[in-house]
Amino acid sequence: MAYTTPGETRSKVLAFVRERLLKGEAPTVREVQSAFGFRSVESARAHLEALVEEGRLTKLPGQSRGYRLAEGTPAGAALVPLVGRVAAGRLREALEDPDGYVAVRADLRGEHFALRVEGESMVGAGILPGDVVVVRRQPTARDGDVVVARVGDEATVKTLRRRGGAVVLEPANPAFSPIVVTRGDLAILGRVVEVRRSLEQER
Amino acid sequence: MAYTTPGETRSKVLAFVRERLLKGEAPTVREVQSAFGFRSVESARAHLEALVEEGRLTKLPGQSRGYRLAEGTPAGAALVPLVGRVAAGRLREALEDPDGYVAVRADLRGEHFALRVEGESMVGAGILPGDVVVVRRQPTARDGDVVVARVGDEATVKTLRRRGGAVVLEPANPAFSPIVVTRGDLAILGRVVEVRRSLEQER
DNA sequence: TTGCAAGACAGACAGGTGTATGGTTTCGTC
DNA sequence: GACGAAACCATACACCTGTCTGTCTTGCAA
Repeated sequence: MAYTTPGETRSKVLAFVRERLLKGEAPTVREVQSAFGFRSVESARAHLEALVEEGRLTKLPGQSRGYRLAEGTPAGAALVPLVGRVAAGRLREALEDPDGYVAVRADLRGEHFALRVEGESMVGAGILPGDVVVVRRQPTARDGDVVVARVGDEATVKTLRRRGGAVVLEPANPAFSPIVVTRGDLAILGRVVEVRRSLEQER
Repeated sequence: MAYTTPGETRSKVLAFVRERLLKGEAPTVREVQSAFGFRSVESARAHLEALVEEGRLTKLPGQSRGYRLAEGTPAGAALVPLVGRVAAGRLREALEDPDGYVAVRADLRGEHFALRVEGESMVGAGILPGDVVVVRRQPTARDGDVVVARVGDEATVKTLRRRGGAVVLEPANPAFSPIVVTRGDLAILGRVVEVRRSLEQER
């Protein structure tokens, strides 16, 4: 051994790199160096390289800020646009100028966006007014999926039901009535994959 | 003007950079160059520099992959550990070896973690079994806050009520009874700031 | 035509960053 | 004490990446 207990500094380096990566900013070798007060770059690089060797880290060789977490750990996080309302089916334009952003895991497949829910038509499904739904963009959906669909000139969140040839957008609130649409009138914007409710404003 | 309509390529460059940044990976100048087929690095850099001048981008001078979105746009996304259960108050250990990660905005202040909810004691507050709550770590909380507290050797999600000197952990389900605790027995692990429910498994 | 502004190009330079080579210190083991 | 393993140091080198200078092209306007 030498200077410190074997593996001790190594683990601290891993913890440092992981913390930085979870924050979304990959460190450089020299940033690791200065974080630990190493007087040589090589000290930092040796630890990083050893961690890769042990399979606890991955790296993109030659690239700056190229160290990544090992397989099995998340790829990172991404932001998707949050829209408050989608008028006249202009989803594309709404996504260009969003009201905000929400964070999702980067390993989600497909294109996603988020929508703030208005109205109480889905309270039975645990989707309350003001909630944010994360939506995977897709033009079709299965029976029973909670979807975002355009009906008229506004987007709405409902459960999709297939009744033979017809399609029904079914609310989850007895005070609302199902919407029966013919194929031409229906535009499915995506499928709801997650519901989020912030408790921040209660402070 | 020259080669293309003024501002046209500029906007496309901004869109490219923003898309990359929302994915969590800042591009280099030369990556912008090759994405647009510029034959000179300077063509890409001139656009980027102009975007900074216009206030539509920010940058960390001299740093590699240093271009960022302008003020007012989110700082990025981060991952926080997700724990399934917290036994015997060993929160620190649980966070070191999480069951997974969830994405949150990087501009949240404080340290956060996520917890998968078990049991139906908070269904009245819209928190169902299997839901994930995002928790801000803090040792105290106000009356009415939904908190994660350790009672006995397990973590629990309840509404915090202050009854004079006593503290009550109040469920949101008539089938459960409030927990009255004296100060010494109570360890507040954090305050719930968001509730999330995945609909993925329904596919 | 001339001038000008904006876009694009070519080439170079400088600092950031990953990498390599060899040496030094510390501690445990034979 | 000799040896070896692990941690650390010093010093380069090479490539990645941001930056600068000068020039050319294009389209518009005086």
